[in-house]
Amino acid sequence: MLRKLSATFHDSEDVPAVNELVSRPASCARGCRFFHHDAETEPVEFGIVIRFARNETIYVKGGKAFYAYKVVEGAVRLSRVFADGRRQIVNFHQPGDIFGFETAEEYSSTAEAVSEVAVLRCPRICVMHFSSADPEVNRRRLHMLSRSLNAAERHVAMLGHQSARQRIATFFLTFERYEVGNGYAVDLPLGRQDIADYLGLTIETTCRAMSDLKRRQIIDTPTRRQIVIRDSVSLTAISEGLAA
Amino acid sequence: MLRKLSATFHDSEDVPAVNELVSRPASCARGCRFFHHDAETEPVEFGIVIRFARNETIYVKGGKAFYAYKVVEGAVRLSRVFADGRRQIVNFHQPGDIFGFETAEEYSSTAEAVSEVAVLRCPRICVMHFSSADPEVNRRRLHMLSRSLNAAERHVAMLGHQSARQRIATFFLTFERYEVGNGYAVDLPLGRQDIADYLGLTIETTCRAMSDLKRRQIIDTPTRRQIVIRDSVSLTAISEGLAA
DNA sequence: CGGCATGTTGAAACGTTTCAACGAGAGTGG
DNA sequence: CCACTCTCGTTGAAACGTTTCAACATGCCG
Repeated sequence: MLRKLSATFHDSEDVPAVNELVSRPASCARGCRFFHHDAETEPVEFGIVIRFARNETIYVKGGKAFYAYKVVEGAVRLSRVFADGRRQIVNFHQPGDIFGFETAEEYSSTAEAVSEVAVLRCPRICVMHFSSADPEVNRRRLHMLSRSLNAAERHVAMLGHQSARQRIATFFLTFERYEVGNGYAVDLPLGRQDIADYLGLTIETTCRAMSDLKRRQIIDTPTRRQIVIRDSVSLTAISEGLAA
Repeated sequence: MLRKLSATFHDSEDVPAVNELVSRPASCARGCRFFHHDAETEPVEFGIVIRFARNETIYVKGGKAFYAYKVVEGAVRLSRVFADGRRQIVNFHQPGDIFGFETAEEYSSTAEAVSEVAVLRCPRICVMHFSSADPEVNRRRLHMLSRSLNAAERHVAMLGHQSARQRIATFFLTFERYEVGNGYAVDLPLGRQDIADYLGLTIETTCRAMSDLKRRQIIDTPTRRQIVIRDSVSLTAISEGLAA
């Protein structure tokens, strides 16, 4: 079915001389134009902020992993594309999340901007430097990896045994939700195709499952990118397989 | 369908006083009865060897993660069980692999012995101690986590978009194989149900896919736990979706 | 207002699951 | 050594859910 996939490579000219960074790791803090810190923050705290347009590529699978990133604004998807053009999204990242740091030498997935995105970018070698200097940073780094692994295992569990409706329900329940008049609203940072690729379904099945939940008044879809959970009890029951 | 699942908890009485270890982390090397080391080894190198019988539980999901383990002999499965009794195996571990170390505080999955198993067990706090003392151990620890994450992402990709036959082909190709007269033999450390639970399929579908490959002379199944790859070109093509 | 990407729905084809029955192999005791 | 039993693996046929292909609707941006 060979869907068209955006493959715009972000050719940012503000990439610093990497060789220089490699040879002089301690100097990496010099060029800092941004400092980001919060209580439960992760090891990427220094770096420069870069913006990506919707569907722009941040890095590609297999590329040398020079940088680690932290989402400042917007959402990022990590995916793998197959020979037949189909795509599996392995993870999403939202503000505060670190990515590009999971692997050793090369990026294990491709990272793309789901929407307009701002990321904090820091050379990995720089993070490593901080990490070995500060046990606390190192601890956070391990913690972050653990969380990613745990998320990946939950994803495996979902794809391995849940039906389309269950996946949709589970998916919606993982997002932050805020109270509105008639339930809890969720702002989806992504479109149907991305949801489908994350859940291992086709876009049509995804739509149908959503329409079905809507028909049964469990959810509402006021706009394309927003859903309202009207009956979170039912939604949870469906998610856990306790109801159809 | 509520399958019967072994839930024998291994009540080993040789568990040392954990509190003691927690309060005196440096002392953990004292009781060493075993030392295991090889060139590409991972951080778990000290500890005692414990044996588990087939289907015995090594630890349960949600339990306090006191120990890290290294497989010495046999195979270990990491799984999550759902409300409906179905099970998703998230990972297998074979000799040399480390497990029980992925998570922060609690075990994220249940670990069970697939066959007769010998593991090297080391208190995590002890590994942490080595890890913070020796940057090289720390590096290996991070490397190991990365590998697990990468494996989990490949697993996600498989469950997300591969057909039953593709999954079986992919699965067989991940094992070590050795040359035999009519192809390459693979010793499966696990039974059909375990394979099915790993691939997110039913045992029947797993069987049928195997029978199909056998009928087409791509593989052979001389015994239940052994398969012979006769046509690895076709098997690879099937795995990658380039052939049905 | 067009034009294009994105989302939705329908009907048939397809693959996997389910339920049921049967076969094969390993271990035990006569 | 055979018969027995129990687990594990295999096969068949119908039911089920997802995908496919096609058409159409909606929203967005120039």
